[in-house]
Amino acid sequence: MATKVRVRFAPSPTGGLHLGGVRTVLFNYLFAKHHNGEFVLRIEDTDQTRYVEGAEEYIVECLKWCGLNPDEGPQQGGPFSPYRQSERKPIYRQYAEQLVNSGYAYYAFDTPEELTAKRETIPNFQYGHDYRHEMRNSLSLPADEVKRLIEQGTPHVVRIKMPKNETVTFNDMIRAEVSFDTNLVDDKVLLKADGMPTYHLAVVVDDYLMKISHAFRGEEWLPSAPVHILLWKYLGWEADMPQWAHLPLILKPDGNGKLSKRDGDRLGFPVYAMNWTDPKTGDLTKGFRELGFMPEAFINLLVMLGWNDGTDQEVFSLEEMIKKFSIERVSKAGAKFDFEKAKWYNAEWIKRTSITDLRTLFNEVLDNNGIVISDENYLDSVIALVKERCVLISDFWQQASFFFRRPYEFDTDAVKPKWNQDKTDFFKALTVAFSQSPAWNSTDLENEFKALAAEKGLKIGDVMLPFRIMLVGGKFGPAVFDIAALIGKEETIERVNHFLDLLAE
RNA sequence: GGCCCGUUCGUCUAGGGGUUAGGACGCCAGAUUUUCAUUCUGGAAACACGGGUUCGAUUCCCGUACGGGCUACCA
Repeated sequence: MATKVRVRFAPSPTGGLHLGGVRTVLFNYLFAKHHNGEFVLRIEDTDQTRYVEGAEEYIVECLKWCGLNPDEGPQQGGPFSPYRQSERKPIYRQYAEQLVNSGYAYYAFDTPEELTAKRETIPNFQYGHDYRHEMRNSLSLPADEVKRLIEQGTPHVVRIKMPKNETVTFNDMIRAEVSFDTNLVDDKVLLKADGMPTYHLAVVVDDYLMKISHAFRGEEWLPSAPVHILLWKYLGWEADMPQWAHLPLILKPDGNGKLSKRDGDRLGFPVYAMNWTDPKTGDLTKGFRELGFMPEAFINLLVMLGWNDGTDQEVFSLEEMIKKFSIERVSKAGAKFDFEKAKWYNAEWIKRTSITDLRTLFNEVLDNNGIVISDENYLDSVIALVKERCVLISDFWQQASFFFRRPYEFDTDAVKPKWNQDKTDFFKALTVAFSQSPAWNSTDLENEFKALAAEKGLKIGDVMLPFRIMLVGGKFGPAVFDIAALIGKEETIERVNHFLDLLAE
């Protein structure tokens, strides 16, 4: 391919970033990087009524977290600035007028009320050849009347004039050939009464001006593809039209349909990449990041929703994805989102990530729980012991809190029924033995413990669990002697005594 | 309703005219771990249906069914 690969992600800043949006970014990004191309972020804020404060910054932050930073965009600028469509407003009108002048579009003066009324009286009303001559527009009205209306500043829009009896065919990179009958497509609004373009005009103009070579977007855009393709043609840019790829949708896990934020709330999993607080209502929607997902796992689980490399490999780093990604291997059918599998990816990533790289992440969890780490080596040892037991980063607290402070609660029910004086004696003797213990390591501790149990005529199994409960608080966690070795002599003895006191009460 | 897109285990998917239809998640059983998790081994589990084409279709074609998307001066 002679032309440089340039792709774009073009979100509208209306709220949190949906995981489907992130996957669209990912596929764009992977394709671009695979071909040594550029990835552009363009903010499609042409609908001023839907603009939400902070949404753009949020999107940028999400991309940053995922490691999918754009090469050009509103934050860093670039040769095709500005990258916010609201700031490009003056650009669009001339193209709309060019289309009117060449007969491919027309002015329409119908008010929203008139349109609603029309839709109510005529079932399946479409603003197209069947009805456009009954409406108030530059096709139905005399030229001088049109001129007068415009000069008077009458609110009007520009609509595309869909041709009659034509078939628009294009080759989608994922779906192969797709065709549409122009008789069935309506005269979409191109320029709104407020002077802003609609998505249809803006996407074509900006993709052209920004030299976009490949346009990837969700399948929900497929029905409007004929409008865009005709626009490329009518504007005289057909030779520069990007190649299209309509990505399969991400579906809700139960039933069918596009996955929405509500499904997450209902089923108890995040849908947004990061926490999002609606500035108007103050409502917080949970995100994958704050729940405890690693960005590597997040993009990994997303890429597998609709793509595979043809082998059995399922865990990919971003670098590997870039190397192996190809749009031909993206499937056509929508994929149901499975939160269980999503968690599996995260657990896999935690297991595969080095202690050093996990340190910051886990330290943050401790920080959130009011623990300040002074000894980094100690933290590292704990991480080594529990990382395989964490599915989410946030699980670290549940799995490791007892390494940093004495347990608040003890599962005494697990030991009480079988408790007896022999055991009390054993543990009292154990504290004495431990206090005199010259070495303090897992193996020696285990040997001492076992020797003492044998001496007292107790089965090891009968005292192991109580010992664990004393140190941990419950029936979980890594090997007991590893824990004792790590928390130290003093702390171990204190915990044993504390528990004995508790039982005595 | 109309238009467009889709359909392999419950889920994500591999495969592709002749295969014991492969893998992963989840589930079940066993082993290991004197806890739990990890790990390991094994198991149940799928080509939507009907017609073609063909010596042979899960694979190609056409229908049907089902599912989804779109149908705004929203993207």
